[in-house]
Amino acid sequence: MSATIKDVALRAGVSTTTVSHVLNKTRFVAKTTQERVFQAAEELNYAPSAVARSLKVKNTKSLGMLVTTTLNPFFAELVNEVEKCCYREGYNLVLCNTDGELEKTNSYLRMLTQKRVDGILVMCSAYDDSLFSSLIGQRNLPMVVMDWGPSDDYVDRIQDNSVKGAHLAIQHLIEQGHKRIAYIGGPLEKLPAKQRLDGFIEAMEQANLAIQDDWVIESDFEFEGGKLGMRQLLSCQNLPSAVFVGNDAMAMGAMSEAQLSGVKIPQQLSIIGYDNCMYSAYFSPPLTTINQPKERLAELAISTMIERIENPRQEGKMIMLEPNLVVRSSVAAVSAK
Amino acid sequence: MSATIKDVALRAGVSTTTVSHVLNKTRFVAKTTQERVFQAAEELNYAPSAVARSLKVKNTKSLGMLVTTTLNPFFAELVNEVEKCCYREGYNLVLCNTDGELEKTNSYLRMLTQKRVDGILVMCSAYDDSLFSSLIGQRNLPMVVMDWGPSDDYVDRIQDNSVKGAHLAIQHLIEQGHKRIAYIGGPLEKLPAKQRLDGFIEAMEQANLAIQDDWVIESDFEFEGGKLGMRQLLSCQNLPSAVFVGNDAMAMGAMSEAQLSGVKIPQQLSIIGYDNCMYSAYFSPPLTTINQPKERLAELAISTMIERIENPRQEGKMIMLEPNLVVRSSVAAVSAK
DNA sequence: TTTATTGTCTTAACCGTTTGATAAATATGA
DNA sequence: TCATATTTATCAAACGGTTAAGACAATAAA
Repeated sequence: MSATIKDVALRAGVSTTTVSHVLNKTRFVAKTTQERVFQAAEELNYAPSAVARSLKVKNTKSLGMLVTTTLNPFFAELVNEVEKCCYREGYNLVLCNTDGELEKTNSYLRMLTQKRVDGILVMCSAYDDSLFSSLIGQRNLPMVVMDWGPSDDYVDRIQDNSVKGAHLAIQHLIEQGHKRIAYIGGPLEKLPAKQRLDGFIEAMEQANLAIQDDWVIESDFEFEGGKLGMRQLLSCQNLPSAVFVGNDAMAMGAMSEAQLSGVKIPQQLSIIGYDNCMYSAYFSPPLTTINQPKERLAELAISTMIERIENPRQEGKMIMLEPNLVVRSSVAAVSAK
Repeated sequence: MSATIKDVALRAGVSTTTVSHVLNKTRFVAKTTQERVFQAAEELNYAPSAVARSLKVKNTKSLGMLVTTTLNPFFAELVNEVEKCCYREGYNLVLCNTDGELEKTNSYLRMLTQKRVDGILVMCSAYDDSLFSSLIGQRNLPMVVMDWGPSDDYVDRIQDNSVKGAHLAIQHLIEQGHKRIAYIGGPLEKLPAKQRLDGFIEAMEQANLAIQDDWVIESDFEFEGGKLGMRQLLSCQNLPSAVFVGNDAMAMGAMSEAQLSGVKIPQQLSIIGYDNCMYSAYFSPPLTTINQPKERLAELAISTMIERIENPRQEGKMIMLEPNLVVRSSVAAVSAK
């Protein structure tokens, strides 16, 4: 089929060793010999086999990324950043959507270990015991988990400070005069959802604001879930003046539902989201939201990963990223009252 | 490091051949021997090296996917579908965002050939000569291009019938009584943008409707581009009653801009998009748009790819997918006049 | 009893690289 | 001139699997 290093060596009239060395610049080779090798390689359209190479050097320059679903715009944006970093560092990214299914996760985990990827980035949000044990079974393999994770000795974690983010959101609402605040969040078995709820509760308590039971709704972090959550909220006897929605996807669904029901945003109802996905700037009205530093998150994930690949036995560390508020137009100041 | 087939063989007291055969179920092996092998493998936590295997069997069960950017929700959704199909067929997907940069594209192309992926899915939209020649240089490698492409003898193409889609959009607007129709499209060096514009023009001419010069705007398929396009449109002396926007991302930007400027959608201005991205159902108002059958597209891409991998010398074929209209609430019937 | 057949497993070559050990040729110094 | 360095390139053994060909018993057939 395609040319091998032997073919190149033969044509250049040198040994494969020499070819290897000139192509990798790994040892001095006389200028003229080099040229012969380059020319032979060129003529044969030679592309060295990374698989043979990997077998020998014991690394593949590929990383696996395990993510719940890239259908979620936040994940999509993050994956995008991660891919960028991988490219910059000379790695390939193999994308694995788990769809939250344990079987798919395990299957991918097996594939990735067999393919001998150099490391795995995990972004599955859930803190599910079975997932956990599946991962731990692969403890030999460098791993950084990006939004979740039981701290194991040899895995790094890097995550957004979601309780802080929730505080930021609530604080902003309060500063705008809101007191009657609702919450539509993600499924509680996902860490960020849990943290945002905790932050919400904490912040409300610190401000001495009551939390009305039917104003805190657990949903699923998806568009449709936001819609449903809002529907449920609108069916309450008395309505809040503002709602903190656990991510931008749900915020979009929620806004859509509210507007379809004729409630004006932000005049009648203020909404604040979480994630700061690209498109949230283009909602009508543009969404005020909490920004997760996605680029930074990706950069840290990759640099941490590379560090761990180079030094697998170092103790697992945990990095916390600070979110920040980005105000646009979906929350109004409550004037009267 | 990790156990090899030899370790397993040793521990089970058999040859590596036997181990290989029982693990791959590729030849009969006595029941008791099988058990010994399984147990040994289990005890050693053995994971066969796919890289060693690939070297021998000459395939990697991985596909590369070259895509402009997964930041665009349409691509993101498509990649998602593709990933699903890959998984189902036992392939890994390595994700390569080209960001429209030739250098990155070439670099990835090189990486992918070296990694010996079994095939490459190309979704770069542009019909750029240099890209073209880069790809052709790799003609040995199975390739299916998903939205673009100079037909080469040995590459398959599968694409959405975008001119048909544009017809559908314009027809719908006309049926709703619109006559003053504008168009905001993608960059003309991308095939879908070109086709949609062609379809727009064709459909308008067939209906004997005039196309006003400053009502056809070339933008960039991005959120912000849609916003800018709408801004430009709104600055015209006389406004259209409807606008056909070349994709949903731009439609979102356009709607946002229009609404920010106080024009009511669809009462004052109807909008129809293209792609039917998930989130377009959650716009305010929900977006009427042209649906590209993404799932079908992905399925066809993968099945075509597998066919080509199995039979690389067959003639390249071209498959056209039919879009369809999905009506929601962003276009209103023009009543009076 | 001898030969053929069947069932079960092993030997060894090969896939395409990298790399430590070593050799050949030439230059340098005494 | 000879011993030693230096420069340049080669040999051959891995790496971890797969698989064609063959080996060895045990059993069946002649």
